[in-house]
Amino acid sequence: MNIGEFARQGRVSVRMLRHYDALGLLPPAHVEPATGYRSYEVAQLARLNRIIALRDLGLSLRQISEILDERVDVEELRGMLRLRRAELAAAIAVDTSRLAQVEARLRTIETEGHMPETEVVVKSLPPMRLAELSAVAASFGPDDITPVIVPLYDELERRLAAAGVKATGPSLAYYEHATGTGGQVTSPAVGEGAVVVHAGCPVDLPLGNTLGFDVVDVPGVERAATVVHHGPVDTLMVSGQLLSRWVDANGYRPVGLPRELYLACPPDAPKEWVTELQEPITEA
Amino acid sequence: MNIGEFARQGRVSVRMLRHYDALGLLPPAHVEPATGYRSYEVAQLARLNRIIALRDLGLSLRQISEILDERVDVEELRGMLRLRRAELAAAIAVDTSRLAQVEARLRTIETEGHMPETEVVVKSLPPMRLAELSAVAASFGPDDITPVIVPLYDELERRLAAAGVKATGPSLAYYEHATGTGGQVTSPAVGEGAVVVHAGCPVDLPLGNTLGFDVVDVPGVERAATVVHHGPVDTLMVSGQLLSRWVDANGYRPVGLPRELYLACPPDAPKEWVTELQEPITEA
DNA sequence: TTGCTCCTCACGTCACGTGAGGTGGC
DNA sequence: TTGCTCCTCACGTCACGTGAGGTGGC
Repeated sequence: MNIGEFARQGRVSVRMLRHYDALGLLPPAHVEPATGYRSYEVAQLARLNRIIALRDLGLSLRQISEILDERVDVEELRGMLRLRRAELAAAIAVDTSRLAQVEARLRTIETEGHMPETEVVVKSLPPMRLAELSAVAASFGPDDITPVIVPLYDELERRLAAAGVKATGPSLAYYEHATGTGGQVTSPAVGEGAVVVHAGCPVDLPLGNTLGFDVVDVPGVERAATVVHHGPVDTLMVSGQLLSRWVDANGYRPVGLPRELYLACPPDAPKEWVTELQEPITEA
Repeated sequence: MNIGEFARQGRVSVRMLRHYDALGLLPPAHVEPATGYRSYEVAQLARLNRIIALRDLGLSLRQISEILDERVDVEELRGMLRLRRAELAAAIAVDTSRLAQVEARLRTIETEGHMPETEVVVKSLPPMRLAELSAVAASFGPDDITPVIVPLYDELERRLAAAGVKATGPSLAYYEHATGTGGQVTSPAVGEGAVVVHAGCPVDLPLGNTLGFDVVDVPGVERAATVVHHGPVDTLMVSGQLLSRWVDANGYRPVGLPRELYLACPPDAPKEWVTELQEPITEA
């Protein structure tokens, strides 16, 4: 059989047969030295079929040649298949989640006529060491937070300067519910709905409180939903709402402490502030 | 911000940012002419996040740059997302089926301690024009088939030779249940379980019966499970059983006429015959 | 002076598809 | 002579990872 016939019988392309020949995976039974013409025997269909069957499992040609040439023992073979099984399960999970996101986009387009210009992105957050001051605010509303957090940062800045310490990156604030799950009660005299506001700056100092502020470690987070907010801090709630709705709509659940990373905060241009809102999440 | 900081904030690699710059997808706000150093602005995080969000849907960078630079209108955007949705659904279906096959292999290894050396492969079968003779056999067992099919092929060969006709490829036999679904009753005097045996050779002739044999079209089949059998025809049943079990175990159902393609049949070496068994299938 | 960060090529990945340019047998 | 099949390069695909080899600022 010449290469064309063999390809037709095996329902593969001629190019594939040449490729398998080049890899040594399925060399032709005979090659005419004068012309280079390949010729195959019917019996080689069996090997071709094995190759195709294993390829259809999604194994690589390198793996297939190792299996067919018996360079792997049963135990290794089992390992390869288990790995493949895990890869497939992971790929299915990823694609299923992607499919849900694509469908959410399609729904957004139907109702709003365009794509959102602000994107929520899921990422991991690194652990950080912060110098911080904290205080209690009556609620999570901006009207209660702002009068608490602004003096905290002013004071922190003053104390850092006094101690001769420089921040190693953008400031990070985070919030704990003063009562309820997840947060420890810092002050006993706070009402329901109150939050502890932590105003922090990343520093390179030992843990403790020896310079007039706390030095603490904020743990890293495996998965957090984030949005970048542009504009003055009193409009942060808009992005906050967006973020909450997104978390809800995409089958996640908030877990842990919400954070704000102050990426850009020119003191004299509050409209040009850039803040990243970070909400640690887990599958609902 | 230099490229390193920007990459850290955006949780992406420096290489990716350079890549996006090279594609024109996210050029830095400023490039120092002397050194080539890139610098980014915080505001560019928004665009980076949009890129990441769209990439997480599985869109290509080319598509993303078309979307972000508004070179597609809403209708095209919807089309892209619908296409993506279809691709994802297809990918999930493929991977789900692969996963089932991998699990089947693992079970085989557990019980038999090795991989099967004969593979069942699913492929499409092309339509063929055959010159054929047919007759009824009492059952599908080899003891009933062989005494029917051998003289059929002998006779067919004689008549083809007499008509000066040459086969254009390997012979194909196919089988119909003489009674029951899917087959028309050819002879009224046959019992339950009888099969009509069609012995055919591919030819290049007009349809009809003018030369002492029927010229018919066997339709193509979209999906058939196939095995290549090596050895004498009286051992065909072994591979036949394997094929049936495979079809059953992999969530398929036989549909249409089973076939045998005689790939190699040296007349004086029955042990070296190579036959492909073909079973048209559909999802069960 | 020693790290650290930045830069530009440029190869490698994976399994082929798709020409380009040419040849042998009917 | 005209199709048909075969051959060997070799580029393109896709989104980067990973060196190699070198430079600027603290």
